[in-house]
Amino acid sequence: MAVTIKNIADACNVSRGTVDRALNNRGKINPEKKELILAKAKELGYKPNYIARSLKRGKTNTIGIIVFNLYNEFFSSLINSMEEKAKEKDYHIDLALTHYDKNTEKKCVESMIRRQVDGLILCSVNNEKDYSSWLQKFNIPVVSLANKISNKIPYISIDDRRAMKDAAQYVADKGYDRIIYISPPLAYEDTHNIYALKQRFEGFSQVNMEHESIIINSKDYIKELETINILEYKTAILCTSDIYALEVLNYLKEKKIKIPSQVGVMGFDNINMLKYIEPHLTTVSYPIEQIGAIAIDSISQAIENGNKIQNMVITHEIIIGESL
Amino acid sequence: MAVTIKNIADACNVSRGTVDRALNNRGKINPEKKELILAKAKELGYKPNYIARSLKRGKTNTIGIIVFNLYNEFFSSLINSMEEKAKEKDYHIDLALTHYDKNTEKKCVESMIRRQVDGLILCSVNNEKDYSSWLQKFNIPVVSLANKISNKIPYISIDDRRAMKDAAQYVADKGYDRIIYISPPLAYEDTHNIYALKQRFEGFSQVNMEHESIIINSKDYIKELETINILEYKTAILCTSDIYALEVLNYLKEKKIKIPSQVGVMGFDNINMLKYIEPHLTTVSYPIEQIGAIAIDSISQAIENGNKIQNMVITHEIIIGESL
DNA sequence: CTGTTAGCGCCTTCAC
DNA sequence: GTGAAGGCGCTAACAG
Repeated sequence: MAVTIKNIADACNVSRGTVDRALNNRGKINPEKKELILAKAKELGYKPNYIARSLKRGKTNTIGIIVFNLYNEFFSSLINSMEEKAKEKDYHIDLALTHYDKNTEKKCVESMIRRQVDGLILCSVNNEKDYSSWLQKFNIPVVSLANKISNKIPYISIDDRRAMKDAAQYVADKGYDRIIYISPPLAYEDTHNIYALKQRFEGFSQVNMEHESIIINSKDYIKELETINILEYKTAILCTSDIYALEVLNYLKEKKIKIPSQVGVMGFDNINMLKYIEPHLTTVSYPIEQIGAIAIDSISQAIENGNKIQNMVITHEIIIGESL
Repeated sequence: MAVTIKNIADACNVSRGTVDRALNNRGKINPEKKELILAKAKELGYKPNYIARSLKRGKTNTIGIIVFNLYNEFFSSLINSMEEKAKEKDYHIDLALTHYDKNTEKKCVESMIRRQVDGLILCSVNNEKDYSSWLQKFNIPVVSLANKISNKIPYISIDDRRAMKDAAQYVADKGYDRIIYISPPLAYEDTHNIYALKQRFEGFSQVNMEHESIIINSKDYIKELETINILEYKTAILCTSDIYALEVLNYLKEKKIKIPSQVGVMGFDNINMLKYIEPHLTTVSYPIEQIGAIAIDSISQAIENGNKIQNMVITHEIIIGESL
């Protein structure tokens, strides 16, 4: 059994209240007694029970974080930055992964609620109409990242529409006259919230190319690519995630198609591992670590001061590589 | 304020005990009442408060996981597999990152203890002599991964010594007659626990090469490489982590040194992103996801049945690429 | 300055 | 089959 305040109180022949005062510098206390108590606490290896403290205070100092998975470096970078910022603000993070499943996501939220997290940061795929009201019912601050839930839930992100428009325009300016646009999640509109990807698609659609674009929204996008004569026209393959672009690069290398002389490739996210990839991938930076830090900052303020969290748009940037 | 058992009891004109029986299928209860209570609970949106439950039960159903960071995909894969397994076993994971700092590590452990985690999974760098006794004092199951703490703390891993010996032997068998061995952490022996890397170094040392090996233990290993005539002899660069190998590949490409015809490169860990790297890196597989799942399995059994956790050695494998 | 006490929400006897 | 009550460990309000 762990050492409790009561154990210390008994050992020092004082009351639990006095021990509490000594340990937490509360109110007036006889300095000698205080020293004795602190010494005893150390001797016994006392560690306060935060579960009990949380129950009493109604605050766990924990922020629940729900993301898809950690296979995409995008999310591990996000968690990394949040953990660091949270530690700095004396918060703990509670992590759960949804693997893109909306029911898993709801279960994760409920689990967080039962564990009384003080706030929730969410990368959501849930597309249910009343999802944001469902979330608000729990009466804790919620922030969404990577995918907007609704106007009722604060959302911190880049301007996805503008970013993809910029990307497509960059492709056009480079002299390409056809784009193959790869965005598998677009096929999941009925079952998933794909807000950000729809935004990107809209942005992409605003740029006119000489030849009609080809949209690939299949999970087997490489298989789909095989059915297309890639070398027709001056073609660029524009991907909505670096991960897709990396798979595409692998495919093109296998087919001995030269990048960028025969076909251009562009990604999205600018994940760290790109520095090891050849040719250097042209992509769009998504400052996810910065966004993670901001999210923790905002939510901790919302928790502590009741501040309303504002939507925020962080600037993106075209990262020029050698794949286009 | 959240809905409690008492609220439901009042709303249904029954006692809290009865509500508890209804919600948790305990003991005998009038079926009609049970239905009424369940309906009311749903209507009010009751979510049990696990903080209170944990306090009462003395069990949080939470496993604390402490790793270095998530920048190396090795660790994000580990967390991914653990989260999945933990969820399956109805455990929650509590994540903290140490960034290779032993004081941060101790603080993380203490924080976990205060939060009453039921068990602790630890990738440790702490080299203090009494560290394992310090850990044992908390009286919860502890498992170490990636780095052994002492014989007192169960350790699940590959046989690092044997694995690196196999790697070096593979290099020798490939006809190389000199090895440049890159293992920056070896310089930190005084301040960090580097058990696994010492093991690897021992294994490496057991293989004789025709020409004397060069050991690089500097953080600036690329700078160090620049001072060496790499093209002398038939040289292979053997790295203790894929991450180092990727940096080395970048350096060699920049210097227009051909791999593997002019120099061979070998990594360690076999992280997933290697599939996007060219040339395919020859490396040693470290089945970290399997180890993560085993760790969760063992520790949950230790928590529930008091089983003692056994050390375990998982088999490694040479992964043959095109870089050697 | 210090001791007592009630209560956070849940669970578990014990009595009826 | 049901209600009452105590307690997990900590905190805060209230006496003294």
